[in-house]
Amino acid sequence: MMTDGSASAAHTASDSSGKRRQIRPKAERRQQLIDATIRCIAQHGLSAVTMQMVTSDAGLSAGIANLHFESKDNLLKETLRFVAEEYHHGQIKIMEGSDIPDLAERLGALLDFQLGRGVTQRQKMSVWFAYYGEAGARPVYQKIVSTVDRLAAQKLEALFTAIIREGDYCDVDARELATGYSALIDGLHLGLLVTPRELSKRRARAVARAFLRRAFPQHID
Amino acid sequence: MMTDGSASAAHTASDSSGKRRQIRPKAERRQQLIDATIRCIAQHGLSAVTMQMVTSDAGLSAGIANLHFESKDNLLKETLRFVAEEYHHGQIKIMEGSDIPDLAERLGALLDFQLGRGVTQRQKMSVWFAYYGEAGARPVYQKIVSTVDRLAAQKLEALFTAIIREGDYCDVDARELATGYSALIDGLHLGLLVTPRELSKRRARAVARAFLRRAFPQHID
DNA sequence: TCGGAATGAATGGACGTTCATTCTTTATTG
DNA sequence: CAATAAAGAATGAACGTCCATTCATTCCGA
Repeated sequence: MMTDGSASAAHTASDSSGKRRQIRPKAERRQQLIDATIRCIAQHGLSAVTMQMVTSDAGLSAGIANLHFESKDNLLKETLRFVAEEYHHGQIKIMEGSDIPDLAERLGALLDFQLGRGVTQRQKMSVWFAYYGEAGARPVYQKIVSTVDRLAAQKLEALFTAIIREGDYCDVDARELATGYSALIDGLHLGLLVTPRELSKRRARAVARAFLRRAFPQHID
Repeated sequence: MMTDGSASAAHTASDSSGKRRQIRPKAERRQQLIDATIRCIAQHGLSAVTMQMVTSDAGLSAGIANLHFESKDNLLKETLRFVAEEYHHGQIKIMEGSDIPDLAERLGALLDFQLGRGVTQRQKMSVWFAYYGEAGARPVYQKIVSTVDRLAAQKLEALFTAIIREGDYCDVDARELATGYSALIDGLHLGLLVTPRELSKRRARAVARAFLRRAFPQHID
């Protein structure tokens, strides 16, 4: 599965070279179209995305999205699934983190993953919230998101539990704290997306760090 | 400005009585259409809303939305403005709160406002996040939201500053804490909307309360 | 009776989807 | 090894549907 990186050359391929038709594996085309969909949602908003927009951004012909995904609805659904899984797999990998033995460090790595990254991340955030907006009316979206969310919440709770034990913190409920931290991160993402002028990425990180410091003073800073 | 309450009888008016044409003041019709738009967004999602849907939900004829709002775009913009202003005015009124002198009580009232209310609130939340989803691609939406947001953020910071002084809390930055609290509330709203199974309103309140307790232990509980 | 609010059928344009056709790749054959 | 055939990936014009918008007409209230 193509991770991310420089992304497809697709949307820049239209200019370069002529128009020689290329045949590629099914999986690759699907990913190419999903990537294009992400870009289109970020740039134009979910409600303005058209099939033409997506296929031409991918540098392909009009009918191809219906060939690889049966319908527009399905393309959008699969795009959400991809973004949701990518984000949550990244989180979970860090939290299970056999590669980072120190708990405090692991917590820091999680925070950096959640609020770090370059411009790319902004595209993903747009997609993320575009779907959240529709989730109230679309059970399918709710299901996709809540499925991955639940697993991440469990892992986070486990991590917090371990930290609480290690630090002998009392009067702290891991479950309650995990819910709070997740909500805080979501809220910060929202702020970064909607009011980037008022909330810089640096400040968002500071706010999240302060939250953790208040809960686990020995582990942060 | 009609606050909320039982809302218009509009969407139930279609069945009751015949089809006698009614002439009403312009402001009333506008509000009636905005209310219908809110219901439609909550029920079908922003991207599925049509003019037909809105006008028939309002119990009116097809062309009327274009008569009172020049275009669909404008209707949606005005609907966002209404919801944003309603929410933020409610908050600000509490925070300025000459009617609640005790600071701790005022904080509690704010929390209850933000996470309280009945089913109605769910509709508003749907609308809220539907627009957030599009905000990344629509500067107009960003502007509307960030304008009201900024004022609320200032008032919250002022309230926190007063509490910090009253409680002699040190090592606490009012600005940082206000950003965190706002983000937390947004994140909890999101959780209530997308994963209502995992996050009850009661638990959301407990999480927010715990956040405040960690910051202002003398003032909460 | 008059102003203008409300109506709803008509219009034009945009969009998702289809499918006959074109082209590339792979397998087969002489 | 070259020529050819079969398979199916990709194309893009065409089709039908749906939707925002318009405006001639109707009807209410003063």
